[in-house]
Amino acid sequence: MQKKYMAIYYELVKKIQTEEWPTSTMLPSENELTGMYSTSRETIRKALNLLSQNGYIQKLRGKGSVVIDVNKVDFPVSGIVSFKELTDNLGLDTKTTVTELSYLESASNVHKVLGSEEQHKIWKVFRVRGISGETVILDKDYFNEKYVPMLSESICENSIYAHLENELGLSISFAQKEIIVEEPTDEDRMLLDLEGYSNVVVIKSLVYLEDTSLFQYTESRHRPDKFRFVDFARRIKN
Amino acid sequence: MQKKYMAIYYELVKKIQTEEWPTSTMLPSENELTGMYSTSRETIRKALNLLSQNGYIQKLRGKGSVVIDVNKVDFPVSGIVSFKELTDNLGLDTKTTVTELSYLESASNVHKVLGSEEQHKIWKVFRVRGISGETVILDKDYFNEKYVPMLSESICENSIYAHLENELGLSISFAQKEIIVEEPTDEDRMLLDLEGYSNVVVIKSLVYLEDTSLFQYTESRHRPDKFRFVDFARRIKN
DNA sequence: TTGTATAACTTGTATATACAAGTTATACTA
DNA sequence: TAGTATAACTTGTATATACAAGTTATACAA
Repeated sequence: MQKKYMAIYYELVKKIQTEEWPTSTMLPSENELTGMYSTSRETIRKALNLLSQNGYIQKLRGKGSVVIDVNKVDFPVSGIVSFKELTDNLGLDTKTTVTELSYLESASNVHKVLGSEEQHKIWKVFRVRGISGETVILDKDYFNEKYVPMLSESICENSIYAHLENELGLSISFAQKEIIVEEPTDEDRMLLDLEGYSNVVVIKSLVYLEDTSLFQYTESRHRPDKFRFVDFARRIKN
Repeated sequence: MQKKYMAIYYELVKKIQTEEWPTSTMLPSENELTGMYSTSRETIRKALNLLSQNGYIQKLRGKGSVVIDVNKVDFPVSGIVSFKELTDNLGLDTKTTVTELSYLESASNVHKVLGSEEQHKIWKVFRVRGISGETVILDKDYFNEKYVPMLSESICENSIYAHLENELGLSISFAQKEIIVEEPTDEDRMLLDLEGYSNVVVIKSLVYLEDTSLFQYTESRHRPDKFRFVDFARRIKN
């Protein structure tokens, strides 16, 4: 961790999470923190702004920073996190099964979305996710072969993102997501334990690399009773 | 608008939205922008970081900033925006009807959540929202009387937030949100045109003021086919 | 006692400087 | 010609300074 403000941010997060600084207590002032971490005030302010953006503290002009209570122990706080990263953190008893790993037949909508009219094929990876015995999530991932030349079943059973970032050196940067509710398809009914539910929650994502190239399209289809999305939002002030 | 970096941010947003700077073009470099707006580089960087956070640009070290394509013409990009602010921007044909405006009977769960064991009553405001003739959203708002002493039907039919911020001078600051899918209650069936749908999407929000006091709890209940949530997310780098 | 000014804090904004680190085109060398 | 060094750009991080603006406790005055 070479970036000072990032290191300080994570240290402060830890102090809040371990309740060394519990909810409603004031943080040390920016001046005190510059002393504690022997750095400049601007560096401290970068760290504090990250805490504020992520819902750990509220800054009060003239007063200081208060720790606020976020149930951070929860499901997807808006961000790009893979299923494995998520469940590892939560210590859930989950099982991933690859049900399909192939190239996409041509002339589909996904080809158009991923902008691959040319020679590049599209990887098609279907995975079902089980939590405590029930199969409740179907992930349909599509990758442009231009950026992901090789995939294997063992990679897909673990973390594709870990493979892309660590082995292939890809730099995943941002995503546009859409959450909607749809009627289950035959495919959903076949692969999921729907238990009579007549809807699925669908999260569609377009994922981009650092150079802004689009490399992945994903549909994550959830049984509605097992879906939960948690968000922290700040009101924009002019 | 006294804050320079905010003014610059909004000017740059406008240039992107009007496609004076279309998708994939490079922004002027930070040095050029300091010249154009006769300010310092740090001020420009604050504006650019806002653009990056909100999905307008991608910054590339050593190269510059590229405009990326966000369908910003869309539904709730993660934030605190009132229904009126939202639909005004989109120019939708909507109708709001207040179906209930009263004090909440005591000893409810909402009392506990809003932490008002004491003397303070809780406002209970139910509103149904119609879009092109169909009633598809039920908003159940609860306000602590401590912060919102008075409400009227006309206030509720327009924007409660406008009233709170402009008339009462309250400073709405942040919210914790949860999106889940539930079975419709009898109340939902009574007040909404459910058309046989057997689920509703529920957005539960806890809304806080600047001094971190909790003043509002809201349940926004949507017919699933009319629900859509759009988000922009960045992957966190260490 | 009550109210008011003030001083000493807090965070917010704006500016300047220095250097690190990544990119790219140019010019030069083998 | 092909390859390589370099120079001139870009953004990222860290530091310092100055002042504005909001909060709070203290001291003072009526």
